[in-house]
Amino acid sequence: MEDALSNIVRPATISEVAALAGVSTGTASKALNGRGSLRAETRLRVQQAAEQLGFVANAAARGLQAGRTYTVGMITTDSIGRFSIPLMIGAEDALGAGQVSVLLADARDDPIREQYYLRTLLSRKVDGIIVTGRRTQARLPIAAELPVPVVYAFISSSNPADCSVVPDEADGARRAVRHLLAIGRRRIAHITGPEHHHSARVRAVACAETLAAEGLQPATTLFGEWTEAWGRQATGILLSTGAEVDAVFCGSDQIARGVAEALREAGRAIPGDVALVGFDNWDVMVEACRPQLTSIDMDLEGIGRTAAELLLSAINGDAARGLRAVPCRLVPRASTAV
Amino acid sequence: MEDALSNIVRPATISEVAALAGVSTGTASKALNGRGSLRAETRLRVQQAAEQLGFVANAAARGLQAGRTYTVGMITTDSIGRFSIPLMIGAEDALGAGQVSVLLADARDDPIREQYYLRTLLSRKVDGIIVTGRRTQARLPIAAELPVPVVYAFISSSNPADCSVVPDEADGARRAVRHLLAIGRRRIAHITGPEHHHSARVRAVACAETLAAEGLQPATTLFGEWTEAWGRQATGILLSTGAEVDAVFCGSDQIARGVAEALREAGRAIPGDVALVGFDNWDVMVEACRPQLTSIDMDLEGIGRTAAELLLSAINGDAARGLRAVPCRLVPRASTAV
DNA sequence: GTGAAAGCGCTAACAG
DNA sequence: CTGTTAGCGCTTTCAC
Repeated sequence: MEDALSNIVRPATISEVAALAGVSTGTASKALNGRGSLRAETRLRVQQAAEQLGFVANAAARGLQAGRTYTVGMITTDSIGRFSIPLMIGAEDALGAGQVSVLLADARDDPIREQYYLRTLLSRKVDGIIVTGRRTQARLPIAAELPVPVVYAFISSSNPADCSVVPDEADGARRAVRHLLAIGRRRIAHITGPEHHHSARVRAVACAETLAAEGLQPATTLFGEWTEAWGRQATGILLSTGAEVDAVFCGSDQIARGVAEALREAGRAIPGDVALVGFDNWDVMVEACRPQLTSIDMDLEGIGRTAAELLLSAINGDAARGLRAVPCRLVPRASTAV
Repeated sequence: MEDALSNIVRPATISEVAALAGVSTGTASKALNGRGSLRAETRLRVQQAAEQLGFVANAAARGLQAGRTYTVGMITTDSIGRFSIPLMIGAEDALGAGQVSVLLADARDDPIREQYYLRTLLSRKVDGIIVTGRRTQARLPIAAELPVPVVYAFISSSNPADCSVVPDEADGARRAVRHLLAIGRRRIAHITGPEHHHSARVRAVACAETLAAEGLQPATTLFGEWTEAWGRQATGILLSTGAEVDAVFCGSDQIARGVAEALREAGRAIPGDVALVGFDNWDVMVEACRPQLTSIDMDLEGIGRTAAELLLSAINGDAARGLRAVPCRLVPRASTAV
């Protein structure tokens, strides 16, 4: 069969298969799809003819007739990037298993492009649409009403009735802080991204609340950028204030790595003097960090998979609504090893 | 129009549009596609009807009739990853401009899955296929003969007749070395990935040749892993041999970053004592490196774009064959600033 | 158990 | 200038 497939140049149609097998197209169709009741011998003959010709059914024709294309659109509102990849992989995983193909559309933060792609996906009669984005913050629905179900992944829709799957970032922050508390740290600083950034705010709030629940408060909270440079700079600030912190929870692995470097250069041992937790569990960062970095994993692949599964359910008539927050996972490494 | 689009629930067909406009479907089709000659008033009436109903032509029906789907398949042989993203963005860019959609298939290094996806793409009657992969090394053709054109991007096909677009890694290595020579360095070491890795070998050979052309030879060449840890370790080796190198050309930005750290910790100034060039121009790495890292950019987006353009040409009957090596670009930064 | 015929939505060819 | 017809490739009644 593989040989047959490898050598198709002009693809065969079902009527050619039927002709070769000496049956009608209707019969060939039944034989190939295991429908109706046929003599076993006939069925076999058709199958052999199909193989011989390297027959592959035309999905367009099939979809036209079935009113279903077994295709879903995946539209990334901002560019395809580091966060989209695991989401796509997860979604692709769940969909591929269901024989569904993915049409990719990269809207690049451009609303015009987004509408254009939406239209394209609709014209291609996708069975459903997954909307993803780089930020977890809620966004306006991609359209008011659509003929196909839509699931938002990572990003969420501002319409609470829409189906969205997001990471539970507050949960992630709580896990980070509890972990630090569990290893006996009490003076915990938080260094994170820009205050206007949704994720930074959510994580900072959850961090403070978790500490408050223990009668503590953050040693400091520093908002800045999602960069290593900011991590280094913030550490400088932290150390210069003389605040004797024994742990830092960072809003991202990049920040954490900057912090790790600055601490090391200042002669503070990690985790001996200061324990360190990052956020994202980005392999490149956590592994290169010295020592290797304990981090919070948002399970992006799981979010992608869940979104795809919800979409498949919706396509099958069982639509879920509302927001689903997927819990995070703490991945302990040397930076908090006691 | 946007409003209309946002409110489609049951998509309209062209015959409904025709009915509303009081014309036949044939006329409606012409009006909507700007074909044939119609009275301006009629054309307008049809267009208004289409807008009113939020009509979007069914691509499957159109494709069925046209024998062309305006869709191409993009199959990543290994998993979607850091290298695939820019490739995809570039390809998507060139294709999107040509109104062509991308069907995504992630074969994950699994030949079975690959054949399965190939079959899916074929059944969907894609107009062409782009094959990408994480390694530049040649791979066996995805199939012997196919009814649609195929272009390999980044990865190349072992069949020289196939159309492949790859980075000219030797060119990249030459640029790196020449740059170091240009700023007066003579004792240049090369630290890179595993010797069995195609890219590592090609770059190392080009590095040695470029030096040889100047009557020099590499101070040392160290093969290892594509990691920061290896960069640090290799630097240790380098320093312990007492070889007084004044520059290091690294096989990747990650390695370079490890080298940078180890040099700094050993008290060597960059670029004062040792100049440093990386490979990949991976933003996260080059920017976080201290000092910021001069690197070689393989122009992955350009490769994706070129591959897509070649594919479009091939689809239009003008098929290119053979290997195309896209030159690299040196991006100078502080690590080689004189 | 099998064949014939209709039709999915659209476009193209040909009449009128 | 506009309508009618046929047909893209497939599945699905419904006869036989």
